[in-house]
Amino acid sequence: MAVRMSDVAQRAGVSAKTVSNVLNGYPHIRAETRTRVLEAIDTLGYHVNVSARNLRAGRTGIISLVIPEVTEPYFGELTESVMAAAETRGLTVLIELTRHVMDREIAIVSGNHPQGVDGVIFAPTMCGEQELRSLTFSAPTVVLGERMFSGPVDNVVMPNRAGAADAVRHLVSRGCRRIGAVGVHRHRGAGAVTAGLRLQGFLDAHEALGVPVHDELLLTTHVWRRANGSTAVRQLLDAGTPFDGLFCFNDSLALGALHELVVSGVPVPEQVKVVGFDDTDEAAYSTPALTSVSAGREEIAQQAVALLHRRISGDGDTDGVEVVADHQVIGRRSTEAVDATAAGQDELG
Amino acid sequence: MAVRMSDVAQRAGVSAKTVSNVLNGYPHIRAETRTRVLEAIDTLGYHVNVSARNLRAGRTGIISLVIPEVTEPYFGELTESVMAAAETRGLTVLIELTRHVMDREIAIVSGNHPQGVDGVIFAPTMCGEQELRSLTFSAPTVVLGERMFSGPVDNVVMPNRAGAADAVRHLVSRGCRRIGAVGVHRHRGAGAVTAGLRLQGFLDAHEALGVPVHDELLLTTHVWRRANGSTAVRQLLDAGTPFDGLFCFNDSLALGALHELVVSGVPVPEQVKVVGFDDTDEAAYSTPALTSVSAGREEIAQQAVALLHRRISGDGDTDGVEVVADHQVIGRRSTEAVDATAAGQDELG
DNA sequence: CTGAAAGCGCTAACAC
DNA sequence: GTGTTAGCGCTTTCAG
Repeated sequence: MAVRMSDVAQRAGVSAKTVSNVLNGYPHIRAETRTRVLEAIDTLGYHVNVSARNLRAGRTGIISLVIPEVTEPYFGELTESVMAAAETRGLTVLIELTRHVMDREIAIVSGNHPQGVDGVIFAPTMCGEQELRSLTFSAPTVVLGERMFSGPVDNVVMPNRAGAADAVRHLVSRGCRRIGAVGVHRHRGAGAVTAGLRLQGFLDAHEALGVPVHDELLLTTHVWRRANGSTAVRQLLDAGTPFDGLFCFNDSLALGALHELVVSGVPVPEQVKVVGFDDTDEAAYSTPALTSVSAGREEIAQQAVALLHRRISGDGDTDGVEVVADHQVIGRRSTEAVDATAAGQDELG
Repeated sequence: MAVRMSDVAQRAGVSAKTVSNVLNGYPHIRAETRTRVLEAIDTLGYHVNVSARNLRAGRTGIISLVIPEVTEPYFGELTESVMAAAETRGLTVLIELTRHVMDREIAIVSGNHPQGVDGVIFAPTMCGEQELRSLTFSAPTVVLGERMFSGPVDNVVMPNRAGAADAVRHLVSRGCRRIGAVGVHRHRGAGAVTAGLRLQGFLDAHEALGVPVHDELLLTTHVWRRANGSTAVRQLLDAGTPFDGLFCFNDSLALGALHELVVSGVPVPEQVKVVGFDDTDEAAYSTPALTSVSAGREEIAQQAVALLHRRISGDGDTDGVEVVADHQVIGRRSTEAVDATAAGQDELG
């Protein structure tokens, strides 16, 4: 730690600036000089002091990824995609967890970072449209979610509403008429966040198809983990509420629901069909495999990093840019009619 | 960004040092002065320049968590535990992903960080004992894993070997005699890493109990995700190799294995019993629920951060400290004999 | 209780 | 091709 650039310079018989030039790939350096410098760096075990470099440069090269948690598979996969995209651009990703606490979301995007950050990718789960509008963003920011505002903030729009509607269409086209929605939020401002948008899509499709919505099938669950999907189904079964399909607002909820159905002896997909959202890795490996709405996570990550990078570099448009990701329902066993394979499975003990 | 501490000072009618004192909680400041300073900070929208502070302080407050991936549930849960522990000590966690590439592991712990870090928590998956011994650690480091060396590096020891042995004892005591090991590595140096240690424990218990080990039941799988557990079982079944128990080297492998067994019509736990490792959240919600070895993840995270913090603060012992975590087999349906609940489940379609 | 000066390590601008 | 100078914004002396 005590070895400075000037130490390297002295040992190599050059000035500090030359060492700096070598480190930063400045082209016009004699090969022999470069070699001597690199040797000196190696023998002394020198590492640049990034704080000094950052101070001088006025940038840190750090972008903050503000997400609620990392154990939720969707956010884990998003994190890895964002990190990969950032790495190719020489950016470092700092994960900041909100743990689904609105005050943390607000504090962080308002500038309360533990380190200096050049930009922020923000996946809100608590802040609604109202809160977002009244926020003061302390750095270039890309918000992930449905469109919320124009202005100096870029937006990568997730097809929450359209995806949810397609999930319902998928279920209805396979005969479902009493479809449960698992993951509804009843928070203030929740209409603006993911849960609200997915519920909207759910209602949209019902309306468009002329299928009635049953209030007792709108299952409130603020946290979207397996346990909550499981509990929701348990409550439906205990109450004796009839249902023949479930649209779960993410895959974790859906897998929890699937588990509870199987344990309770409800055949899936024969009696109840289940669709999730996000198309995470685990959807393909559940039993039965889970039909899920793919919302273009990889594309979202790349677009978000690209937009942020552009804005950090000063090339961003003055007004916010809006990018919309594709979506698609990936059909699997949890919604497919029984066939030969299914029959085989039914014979299990 | 253009607003500096001196701007705040000017507006508040004090010197920069006083502003600094207010920000750093220096106690002897007149209340009225503090208020004026805080007001000025607020109206100007001032944020400290962390690069400058870090440069001056000679520390960054960043600790690096070096892990292979974050989507693997064990590492996701570890990440959240480490972040929580770091936050209480005012440390920022920088996640650095190795993606299971040895060169990346080596480069990172040798000092190739994108930002200055005060210390490193390193969970190796590729580096064996040999590589670790020959590494030059560029910062205070805590290695997570079985004991590997003494010296200026602290060690949080995971009960890999003992935990694996207990898993096998659990299976044998329930009647298993042909137990498969899923997740074996055949890498150079692999004997020193997690896979090798869990295999050792597997062999230990067989030897201690006088149960023969069958080579064809040692299933090589370098990546420990569901798909690989699934594939391993598929291969066993296709080859017609008889087996009545599986010890999977982590929960993801076990859940993949479970999936493949169920899909293939092999009753669990009646015909084959399955044990995983790590006791992640998802183990409790699989169908059937998964028996797993709990290796004290939360405790490991807290100890690792505490050790690192102590060493960063200069209070560390000269020699490496070694902490051993507890372990325990958490019994669930995947290894329990059929009872009323199980019978009910068997009646499913 | 507050202020003045010096310097952390690096690099942009310019001189040679 | 390489060296000199100056300053990024903060905080640690040490006065006052």
